[in-house]
Amino acid sequence: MPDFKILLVDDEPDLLELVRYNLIRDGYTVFTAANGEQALKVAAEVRPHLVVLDVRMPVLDGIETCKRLRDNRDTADLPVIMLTALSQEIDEVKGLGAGADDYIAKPVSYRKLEARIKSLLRRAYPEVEQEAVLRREGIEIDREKYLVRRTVQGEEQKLHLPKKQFELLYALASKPGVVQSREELLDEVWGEDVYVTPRTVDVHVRKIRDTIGEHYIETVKGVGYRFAE
Amino acid sequence: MPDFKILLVDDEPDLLELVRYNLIRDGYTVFTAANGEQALKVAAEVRPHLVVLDVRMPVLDGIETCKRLRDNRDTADLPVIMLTALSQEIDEVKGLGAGADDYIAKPVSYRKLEARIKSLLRRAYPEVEQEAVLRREGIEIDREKYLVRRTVQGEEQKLHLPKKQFELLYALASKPGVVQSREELLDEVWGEDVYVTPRTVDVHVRKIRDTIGEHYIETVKGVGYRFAE
DNA sequence: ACCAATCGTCACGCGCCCTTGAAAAATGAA
DNA sequence: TTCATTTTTCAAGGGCGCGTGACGATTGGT
Repeated sequence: MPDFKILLVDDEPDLLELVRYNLIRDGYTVFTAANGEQALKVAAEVRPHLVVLDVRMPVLDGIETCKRLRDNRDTADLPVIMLTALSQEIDEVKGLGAGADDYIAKPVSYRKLEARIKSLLRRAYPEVEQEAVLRREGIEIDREKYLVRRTVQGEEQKLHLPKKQFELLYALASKPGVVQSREELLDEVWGEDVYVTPRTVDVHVRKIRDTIGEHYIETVKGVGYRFAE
Repeated sequence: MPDFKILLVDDEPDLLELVRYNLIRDGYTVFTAANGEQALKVAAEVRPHLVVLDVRMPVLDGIETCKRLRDNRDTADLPVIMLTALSQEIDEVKGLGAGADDYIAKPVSYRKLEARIKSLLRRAYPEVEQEAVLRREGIEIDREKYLVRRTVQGEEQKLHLPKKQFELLYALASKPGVVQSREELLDEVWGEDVYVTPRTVDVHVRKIRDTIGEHYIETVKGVGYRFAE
């Protein structure tokens, strides 16, 4: 993960600090601002790779801030995640033409926010390879070639997976041992507005297991899936 | 749990002081008000994370106070627990559209109130996550991996527990040495509106003991269970 | 246009937990 | 010791979550 700079903008200090702490722990460089005006200033200065923007703020609200970011040539393509207080507010905000790349309703768990951030970063900076090859017990997952190398009885096999299956496997293998819920996986692999049944994940997991074998992905009933350690 | 601010509103000074004392002991920051008018003032000032509101109060009753909190943009999403004098009063109050998040009939034990407060805080602020790994004497409980690591004779064992058992163990281990009643554990692990006999907890405790050993969970007759210190 | 590959959905069936009730055991008080 | 109360144990049932195969929609290639 090559040192992405993230700008957090929210007027609630508690929330800001909490998310900041977690993002730093996960290897991001974090900048913060308490309102839209500050945000524009910081954005121009540090040139972040992504902005998380609260809709409700004093001085300059999220919608207006997002528009101004878009108007400025330097920040026009900056990926923006908009946080709204109510889920129904999302449609209103979209209607006002803020033009954010993703919308999330508060309250949101950190895990969900991080999944969306990862997903958006991957979409926005495809040329920046976050760890091209994951090496795990008896298996290698090569993101550049969408290829899985597996050694079976001293013989190397190359397996090709379709895009969704590959990305799902990659998401699981990037956190070995950690159980991820279907919703988290949808957020991370499918990205923004997903109108997809969580059960879809099951089907993809099954197909992955069909090709690479049963024992890499473990089911945790009632919780989700995990990559075996 | 990082320093939540709670606003208590009740016109009985004795009760107020009792709850205040306990909440402070449990690590919360507490503000108090004796009537609705004061409550609104304090709420606007200190921005608490949660409000406990008595229905019957002079000057401005709980229902009206709650409505006004909802009308104000800054406090519209504030989690509110309403206390009523009689359990049958709950439906009346709900009917009046106060819009509280939870209702409890007085008299209420502090333990029950605290359990509800915790539960509501968890729902309202999911970005504040529970500790991922609980490290205790000779045992580690990893919520991210849904895994129990136990060291037996210098050898590390990894144990997988089913969901309910794992969460029950986690709930117990999160308060080592503290006895929790079956009802509290049901509230915390199963959720609030659940029609499950308290005996069910016993069975799960047995199964947990079967897999991780007898001496981690202690029985306190007539009270409940506790995780050994 | 046709075909192949991929993706999302649904419904059926199976199996694992969960729940429960009742009986046995343990505990504590008198 | 005796009795009442609480906990433990066990096995049966049933619910719920998951695996699975089939089908339709979509996409991309030829």
